[in-house]
Amino acid sequence: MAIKLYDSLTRELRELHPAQPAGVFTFYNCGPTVYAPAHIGNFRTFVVNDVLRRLLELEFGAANVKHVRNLTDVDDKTIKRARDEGRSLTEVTKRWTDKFHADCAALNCLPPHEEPRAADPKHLREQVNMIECLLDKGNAYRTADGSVYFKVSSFPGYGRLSRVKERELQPGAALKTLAADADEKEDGSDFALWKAWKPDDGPNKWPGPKGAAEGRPGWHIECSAMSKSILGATIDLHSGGVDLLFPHHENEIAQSECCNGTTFARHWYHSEHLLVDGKKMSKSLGNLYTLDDLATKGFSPMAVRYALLSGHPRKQLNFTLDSLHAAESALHTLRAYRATLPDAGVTHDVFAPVLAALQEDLNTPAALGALFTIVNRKDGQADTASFDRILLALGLVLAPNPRRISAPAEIQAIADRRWAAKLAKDFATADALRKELAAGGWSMLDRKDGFSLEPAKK
RNA sequence: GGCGCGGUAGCCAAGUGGUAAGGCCGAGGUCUGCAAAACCUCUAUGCGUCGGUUCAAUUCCGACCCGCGCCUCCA
Repeated sequence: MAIKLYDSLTRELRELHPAQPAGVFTFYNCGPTVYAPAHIGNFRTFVVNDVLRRLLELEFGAANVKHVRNLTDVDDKTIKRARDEGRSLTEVTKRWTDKFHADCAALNCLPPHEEPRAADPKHLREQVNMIECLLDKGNAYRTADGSVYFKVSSFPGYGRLSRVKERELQPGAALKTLAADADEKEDGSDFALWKAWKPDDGPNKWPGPKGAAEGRPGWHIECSAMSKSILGATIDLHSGGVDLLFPHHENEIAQSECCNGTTFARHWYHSEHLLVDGKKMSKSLGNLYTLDDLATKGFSPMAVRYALLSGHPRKQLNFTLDSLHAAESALHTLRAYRATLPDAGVTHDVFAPVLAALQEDLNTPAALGALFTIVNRKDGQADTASFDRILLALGLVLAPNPRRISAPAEIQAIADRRWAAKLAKDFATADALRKELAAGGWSMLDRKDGFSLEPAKK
């Protein structure tokens, strides 16, 4: 069964296939800028793309999917961060790259097959080459300060993805743009391919394209150059968050297609934003969460993953702390269900409807709904092997008991005394000690042969 | 102002031209000395508002109201 996925360019559901029948399916996903910890909105995109990656591997075979996700490690924000902290650019980007990798691992996102960095010397050369290609073909021009801009009017296809020609700039936005760039650009919609060095950039500069000054690449060129280098001039699928649709992806198309003379991406996919308490996350609203923020509140990364999958990827998803509680409970239900399953023996796959929901435009909430429908049926048709297969497709890991932590000695002592009282059938004492434990923030779970302690639920 | 998305039970959230998946929470029950867990049952005559098309609309069309996002370097 084929995967159907919405294509942002044609605005319809289209089946995913590699360009060459039985060839490798090439998948490029725009990655993070590594200057700070990624927030859960960023991770919504990466988790959604991770499910897509897993689905592609099921469809075409793991060996026939090549997944690339870049790291933006040179831009205004990374350079500013390095300057503010008095560190080198690589120190800063290395630190946040490591953090990003740790967070991805916690969320059980598969690492991409390649993860190119914009500031990698090899890739910097490729970016410079592409800029020179665009200069040669007349799609770009140099300015007096040694920067290079893409000439939007030279590419008739510009705006096809975002339909930008139908847009009208808001007066305020237009004025702001003019103030910032009027001195250099020929046209307000032209964008930077190469930015000449400025004192604020500190030591961060590289040899530019011919005829241009030392400096650094513009943001968009990295994806065009690196995807070409690793995946070829035409890629099968390109994805990212909706906010990248314009101008980032529009600009990538312009650069790549003008230089390469061929289709850049055969299929475009954009996941919608995560909202927190009904609003876009922002520092000023105080609703921006990182994985660590949520861990501090006692939520597991797997609950975050589940919550991020609980809404359709192409719809804004309202993320709340309540939705995380719901996710923890849902995962617990799945964990308990798994314990009831036989190890193997079932030949047909009862969980096929879950996969079918994913194949129909990556409908993760419908998939989770289908999963629970089957779980609730308890018809004896499932086994752990089939259940684990579907969990693997969703990337869900049911940790044995993620919340259990060992109790302090004094709590243990009280618990021991209560257990003894219970065995002696001194229930008055036992109940009093249970209250004492509760007052200390712990609850005691009795079993036939002993007990365990858990932090009391809030 | 332009472009786009959405408004479904207390919360989150699928979905369909023929009468509403699922999760969470909540309620009742079984079982446990109690508690927890587990299991069972229940929880929208209704899908923003008003019109229209239709035998039939939450689902199609129109208008309106409300919310959200983007509009040059934010996933």
